[in-house]
Amino acid sequence: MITKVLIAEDHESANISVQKTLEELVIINTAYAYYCDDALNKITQAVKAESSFDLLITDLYFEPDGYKQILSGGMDLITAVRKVQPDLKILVFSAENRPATIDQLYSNYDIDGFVRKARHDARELKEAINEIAQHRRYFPRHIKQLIDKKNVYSFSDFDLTIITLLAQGMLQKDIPAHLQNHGIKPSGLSSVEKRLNQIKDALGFTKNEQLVAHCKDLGAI
Amino acid sequence: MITKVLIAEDHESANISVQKTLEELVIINTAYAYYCDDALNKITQAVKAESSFDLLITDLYFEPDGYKQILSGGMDLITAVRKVQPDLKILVFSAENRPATIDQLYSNYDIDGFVRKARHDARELKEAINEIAQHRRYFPRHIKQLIDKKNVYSFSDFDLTIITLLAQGMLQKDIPAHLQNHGIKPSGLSSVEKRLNQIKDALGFTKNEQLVAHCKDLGAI
DNA sequence: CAGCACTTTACGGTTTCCCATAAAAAAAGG
DNA sequence: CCTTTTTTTATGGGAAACCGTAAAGTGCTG
Repeated sequence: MITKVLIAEDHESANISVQKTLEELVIINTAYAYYCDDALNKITQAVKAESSFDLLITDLYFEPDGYKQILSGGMDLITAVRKVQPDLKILVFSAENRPATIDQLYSNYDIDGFVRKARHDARELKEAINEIAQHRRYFPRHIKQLIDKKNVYSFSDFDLTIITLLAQGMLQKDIPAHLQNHGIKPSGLSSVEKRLNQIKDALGFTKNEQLVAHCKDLGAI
Repeated sequence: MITKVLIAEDHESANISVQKTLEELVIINTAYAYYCDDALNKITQAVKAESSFDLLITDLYFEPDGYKQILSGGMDLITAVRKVQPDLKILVFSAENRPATIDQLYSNYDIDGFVRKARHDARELKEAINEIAQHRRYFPRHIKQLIDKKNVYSFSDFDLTIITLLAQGMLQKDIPAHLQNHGIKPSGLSSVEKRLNQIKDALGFTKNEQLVAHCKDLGAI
């Protein structure tokens, strides 16, 4: 049963609508944080006072506004919270739609649910909370589709290193030297070329610009 | 005095919070549209019934979801609405933060106010509505700052056409033919090269890959 | 219409990228 | 330890991109 919820969300309006959605689920014991640091603080205090939260609903991106913050965003917050209260359920509520990021939330951050800020988000929020209350993870169908789509090609660290360097403006011919300096092997120019060709071939691309655009869309770089 | 308001917003949660904000301003005669076409329709009907709206609060971007729509977004909606009811006040409520776009809304679309979905957006929404009720335009300070910031390069349609083609994998040398086929001029290869060089120079870039990555980050392509 | 300023296009040389092939190195297997 | 296989690196020719300059085109003005 979920009775005590913390909302971490910098947008006042989004915060309001989550609050209202919770009201409709008859969850009245709610707290609000407009900064990640404050959210972590509230969770820590609640644990100390032995009245810990059951659920954290958090955004991913918090806009800086002059007040110095230690935690830079939702991902940081999740990592920090896990250390304080490992059993806290976490539901991410964000406009994020890049498959790689959402996938990462499930696999690496082990969150309990993800609801994208989109057309029927309020309804989905209710469904998600109900699912999580029954100790199930919430995995909307269209999110699953997004993640599955991503599997057209899985980039290795080596791939992403090369593509990132290209996206930063490094000349292809200068990449081998950079790889050597960082102890990455293989480092030969031919190896770089070969790798890029294999990726582009697998994705049906012809030019590096296309590959960079694709990785940006995926949020891989 | 503003008494009758239409909210055009596809996100259910955002719609809810706007509604709640209006309630707090004791504006109870509100209607909701989750699609631009529906919004235009409601406005047209209201004009016909001689009970027209005083204010339209609209988002800029509406996500397609299968239902075919004529109007593709907030800008289209504003243009269409002006023809039906020129005196309707228009307040844009969007996460848009690109100075060029916001500037365009004021100068070309002649909107009455803009509130960015951000930290204190609900409070700003109230302020904006109060200002507009007194026939003033609402121009928050930080928005002005954004527009004044000139450290952002503003891409022309021509620029974006070229960059988009590159991002789609077209060879630079094949772009002139494509431009000619689409009646875009200039179309010479040298003009394309010159333009790309000017952009890259202005942004301190050296390679096309870098430029594509930057445009993807900006959401310009 | 001539003159001028400016834009667009055309062209040639250089660099970088692309691609195929071969040599060298490393890994695998007996 | 030697052979086989695979991976990595080196090399060279050709295509594309890059860069400067000259020519052609366009628009404005007197």
